[in-house]
Amino acid sequence: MSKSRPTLRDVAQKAGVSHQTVSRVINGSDDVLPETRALVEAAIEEMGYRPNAIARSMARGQTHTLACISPNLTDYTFASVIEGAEVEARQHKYFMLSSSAADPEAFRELVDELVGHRRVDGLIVINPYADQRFEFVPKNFPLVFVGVSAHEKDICSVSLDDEKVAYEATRHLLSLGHTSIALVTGPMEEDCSQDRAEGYHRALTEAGLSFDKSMVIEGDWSATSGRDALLSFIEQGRVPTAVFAQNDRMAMGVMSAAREAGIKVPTQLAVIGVDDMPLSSYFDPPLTTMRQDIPRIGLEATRMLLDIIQKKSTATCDMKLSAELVVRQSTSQKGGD
Amino acid sequence: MSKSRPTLRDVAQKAGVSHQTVSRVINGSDDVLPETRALVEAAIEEMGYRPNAIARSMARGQTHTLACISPNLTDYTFASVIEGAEVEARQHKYFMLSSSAADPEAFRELVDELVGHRRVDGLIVINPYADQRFEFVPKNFPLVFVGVSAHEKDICSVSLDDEKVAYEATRHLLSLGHTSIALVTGPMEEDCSQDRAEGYHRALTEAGLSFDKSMVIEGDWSATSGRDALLSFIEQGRVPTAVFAQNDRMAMGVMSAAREAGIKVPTQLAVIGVDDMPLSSYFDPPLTTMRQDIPRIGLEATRMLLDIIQKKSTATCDMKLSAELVVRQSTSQKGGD
DNA sequence: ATGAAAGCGCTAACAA
DNA sequence: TTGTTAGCGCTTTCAT
Repeated sequence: MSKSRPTLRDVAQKAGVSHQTVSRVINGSDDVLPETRALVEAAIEEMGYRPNAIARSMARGQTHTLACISPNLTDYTFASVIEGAEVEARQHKYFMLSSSAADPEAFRELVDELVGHRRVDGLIVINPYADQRFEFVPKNFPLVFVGVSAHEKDICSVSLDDEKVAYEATRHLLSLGHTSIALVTGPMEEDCSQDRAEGYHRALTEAGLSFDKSMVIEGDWSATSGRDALLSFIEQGRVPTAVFAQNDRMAMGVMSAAREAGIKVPTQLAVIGVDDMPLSSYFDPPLTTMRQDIPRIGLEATRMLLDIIQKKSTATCDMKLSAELVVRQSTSQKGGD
Repeated sequence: MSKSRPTLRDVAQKAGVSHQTVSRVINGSDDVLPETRALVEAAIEEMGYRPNAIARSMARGQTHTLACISPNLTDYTFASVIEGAEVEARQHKYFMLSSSAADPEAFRELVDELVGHRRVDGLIVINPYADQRFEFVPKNFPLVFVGVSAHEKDICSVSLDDEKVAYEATRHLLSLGHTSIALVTGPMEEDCSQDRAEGYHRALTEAGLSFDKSMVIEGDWSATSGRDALLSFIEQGRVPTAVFAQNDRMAMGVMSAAREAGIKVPTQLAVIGVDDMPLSSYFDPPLTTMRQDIPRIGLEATRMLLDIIQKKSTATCDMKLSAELVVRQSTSQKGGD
C-alpha cells in the first residue's frame, strides 16, 4: 500500500482536488488558484511525490531524450563532442543517450532500438561515413551529422572546416620556409581526410610547389600509424623537412619515430598536427597544432537537433567551424607555449 | 490516419486476432499456434510495426535503462569505464545513459531527474568521493560505485586494488636498486590516492627504507601537476632517483619537466605511472606503468548492477581488480615495449 | 478555476 | 490457445 511511490491521484486525494489539478500544478499552469496550488504543493511535499518521466513520455508522445552514436566513447575527439552535446542537451532539459557502435551492424541495431522503438526524439551521428553505417541512418527523423558534411542535402551537419584548417596548417609550414612537406592522412575513405588533403594541396599549389604524391602517406589516426609513416619515409630515403599530420596522435607517432631515428624536431623536421589534445603541449617537443573547439561541435549539433525537433527551423544547415593555430616547439625553436 | 505508426491493435485488427495475441507474438510466448503466429508476423511485417519501448516501460514498470554518472566524459579512464559498462549493458539489452556532473550540485540534479523521476532502473557512480556528491546518492535504489570502495557497507563497488598496485609499482623501482623514491599523488581527498600512497609506504617499509614525507607531493592527476611536482623537487634541491606518479598523465608531466631540466630518464631519474593510456608507449621515453583493464571495471560494474536489479544476488560486493606491470624505457634502459 | 472522461501503447490477470 | 478486462501514471480534450 504505502510501499510504492505516490502517484498523481494519491496526491490529488490527499489534497482533496482532482488529479487534473495536481497535473496543472506540477506543470506550472496559471489556471489554478494560489490557495489550491499551496494545498497541492503541500501534499506533494508531504508525500514526497515525483512525477514519473516515463508516464509523461507516454502521454506526451515524446521522450525528451536524444541519442548520440559514435564509433567509440574513448577517442578524445569523440568524447569531447559527446560531452559538449550532453551538456547542451541538459541545458534544455533533455537527456543524451550516448552509445558506441563499432561497426555498421552494431549501428543498425542501435538505431533500430533507439529510433525504431521510439526511445529517443532525435539522433546525432558522429562520423557517419567512417564506414557503411550511413546507409542505416533513419529516414524522416530528426538527425544531425557530426564530423562531416552530409552527402544527402536534407541532412544537417556540424563539422570542422577541414579544407581550411589543413590549408592553414600547411601555410604555417610554408611560412617557415619549408618546401618539402609530407602529409600523413587519416583513412582516405573518410571525407575529413580527403578534405584535409585538399587543403594541403591547395596551399602547396598556391605556393607554387608541385604536388608530390610520394609525400603523402595514409594513416588511421593512431600514433602507431604516424610512426609507421615516418619510418616509411626514412626507408625510402626521402625524409621531408616538415610533416603535416592530420591529427595530434599521428603527429606524436611521427615525433616518436623521428626521435628514434635521431632526427631532431624541429630543426631537421618540423611537425604540425590537428586537434590540440590536452597532452599535446607535453609532447617532446611540445606540438604545434590546429586547435579545434570540439565541445562546441557537440553543442551546436544539439542545438541544431533541438531546432529540428521543435520545428523551429526547417532549413537544412551545414555548419563548419574553424580552428586556431597554436605554435609550439615542434615547428619553431622558440615557439611559445 | 495512416500517417502515424501502427500500434499493437492495428496489427491485431489486420491479422484478425486480439491485440493480446500480437503481444504474445512479439514477446515470444509459446502459447500461440504456429499458424496464428505466422498470420500475425505477416501483418507486423506488412505494416512495418515496431513495439514502442516507452509504452512497454510504462506497462512493465521498468525502463531497461541504466545510468552512469562521472565527473566528465573526456578523461580517458572515465571514458573507458563508461565504454566498458555500456557495451556490457547492451549485451543484456539494456541502455546506458552516461552523463557528466562536474560538481555535487549538478550531480544532485542529475540523480533527481534520472532516479527520482524513474527514468532509469539502476545507477553507476564513478568516483563518488571525488567531492561531496556521495551525499546525494539515492537510497534504496540499485547502485554501484566505481573507482573506490563504498564507505557504507551496503553499497557495491568495483575498483582497482590501489594499495596493491602502488605496492607493486614501488617494488619495481626498489628492485632496480632505487632508494630515493618520490611519490606524486592524486588529490589526497580521494581514497584512491591515499590507498596508493599506502601501498607505496608499505613497499618502502618492507624494504627497510624510512618514509620521508618530503618525498611526497600532491598532484591533481593532470600532466601539469606532475610537472610542477618535479620542478618543486628540483627547487628544493632534493631530486630523487625515481618517481612513482599515481597516474600516467602526471608521469608524463614529470618526464617533461625532467627533460627541460636536463635530467635524463631513466639513467638519472626512473619514472613509473599507473593506467597505461594509449599514448604512454609513445612518451619520451616510453613509460613504464601499471596497466589496468579499465573497460573491465565498467563491465563488472554493469554486471553487478544488473544482478542487483534482477535480485539475483543480495550480497554486497566489493570487487578489486589488479594491474599488470608493463616495463618500458622510463625505468629501464633496455626495457621492452 | 476545476473536474470528468478518454486515451497514450503496452502488459498482466483472468476467462473462456 | 485465445480473448477480455484492467490498469501503468500521466496529459488532453471538453465540460462545468
